[in-house]
Amino acid sequence: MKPETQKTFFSRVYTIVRKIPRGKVATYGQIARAIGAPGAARTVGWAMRVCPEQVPWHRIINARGEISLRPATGYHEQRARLKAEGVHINRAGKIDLKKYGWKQI
DNA sequence: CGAATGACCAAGC
DNA sequence: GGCTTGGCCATTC
Repeated sequence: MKPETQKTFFSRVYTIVRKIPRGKVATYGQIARAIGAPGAARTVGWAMRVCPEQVPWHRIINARGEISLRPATGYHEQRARLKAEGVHINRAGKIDLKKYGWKQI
């Protein structure tokens, strides 16, 4: 494997995620592409599972604009945090990516 | 090293 | 809108 991958694939993910401004959200695939690993969206999810405190993990959602967590793993907390930042979630549990999506990539 | 795992994604019905 | 299928990828066992 490459030294870069070896160093910590996760640290790259965290670096990108920390750049997401308050009130904005990004998708797993978006993060994956940002670190030069398109297709590694699943791995990004894995990284979020062990994320440090400084990482705004709650701003990461799936490509459909929905919270990918299950009620038992932290869905409620994520929804509450997003709401606190002004991100509106409709009745179907979806977020308008065109409005809240992070277009910095 | 092979097989399983998971906060994914796109396409089809 | 909701479910299924096949494909991706790093990490873990």
